[in-house]
Amino acid sequence: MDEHGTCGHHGHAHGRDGHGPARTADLVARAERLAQDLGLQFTALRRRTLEVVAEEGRPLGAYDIAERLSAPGKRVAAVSVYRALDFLTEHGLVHRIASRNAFVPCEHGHGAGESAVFLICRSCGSVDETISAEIERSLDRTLAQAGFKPASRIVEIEGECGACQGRGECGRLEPR
Amino acid sequence: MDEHGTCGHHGHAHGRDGHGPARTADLVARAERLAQDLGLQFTALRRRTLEVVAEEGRPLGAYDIAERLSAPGKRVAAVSVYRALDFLTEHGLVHRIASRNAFVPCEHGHGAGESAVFLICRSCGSVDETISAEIERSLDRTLAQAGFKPASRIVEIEGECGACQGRGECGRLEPR
DNA sequence: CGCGGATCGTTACACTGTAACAGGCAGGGT
DNA sequence: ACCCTGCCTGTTACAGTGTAACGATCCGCG
Repeated sequence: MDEHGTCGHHGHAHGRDGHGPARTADLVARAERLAQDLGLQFTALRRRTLEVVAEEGRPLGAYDIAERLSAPGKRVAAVSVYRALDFLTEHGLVHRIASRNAFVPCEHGHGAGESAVFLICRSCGSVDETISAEIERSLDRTLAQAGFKPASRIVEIEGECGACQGRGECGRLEPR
Repeated sequence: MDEHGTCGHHGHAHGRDGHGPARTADLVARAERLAQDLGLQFTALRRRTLEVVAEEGRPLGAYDIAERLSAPGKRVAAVSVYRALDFLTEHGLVHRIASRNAFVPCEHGHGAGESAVFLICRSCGSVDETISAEIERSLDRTLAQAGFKPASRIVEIEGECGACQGRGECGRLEPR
């Protein structure tokens, strides 16, 4: 299908220079430390799932991941991927993009309390993860005022990323 | 305000504690004015769909709506409901809760630019919609700083609503 | 060795959403 | 009156997303 839009010149915040191997290695290292510390199992399937998600520059569906993990003789079922993704999201290594039913690598080593803001570009399909203390604060204030005790937060903004603005339509994925 | 407060019983469809007939009538009236003004058709299916969503005190899936709209001799297919929901969401009469694949009535007559914050209670399943200028502002600031041009915003907070806190577990819906 | 716990493979199934085509109904122009 | 057009709805079929349940395997532990 669509080879993720060659957004050409990456002016925006895709990480230092594309989500590639560098970030992947970082994430895997983080996962290994985490598993070590907490006595969890960072199995081959979980590692490979994390790698696949980390090396893609856009959100991947569970079935896409399953496909990428499958080899001619060795099919990986989606349900296995879901289980691996459960593990990875529980420990903050990947995030689920609710508005897309898809998953992206975590680009921050954020602390448990912090919550991310996802900027999803409609043109090139990239997702950027940012953290803003200011947004946290105003959210906290609003929640406290409403007497609501938050457990998890989802903030997803769809629009056009900096790189795609004013350049016709960049990589052009069909909007979903 | 609206105490979904009598969660004491079984966390389902309380009639009038904020989500009941009163809101329904308001919403329908708003829809009729809107259709009048813009030359749109507020058909029976669309009205009934809106009513069903408005009278439920929690997010409803499209198939649930279809079921409620169906009568022994007259089945309403989910696809028709989806089309009605498209209309209703496009014009701000209902909102989609992305994290639940479900729909709630719009509790504000918000202006087009404003975006809502949804507070979703894990215990009783109720959804409260609030608007905070402060959150808007901090979001806008963060987006501007990232050079990102927003088109739509999703802010959904899961947690425990005020009414459910400290009362054991309120109405207790099985978590989804 | 036997037991318990966690992981993973496999199947089956439920839920969510869309594409495509056909019929009905209203309004507009001739 | 007619046809034409656009919109809405019904229907079928299907794609995509997610979970339940059962069994097999592996591993650490008493």
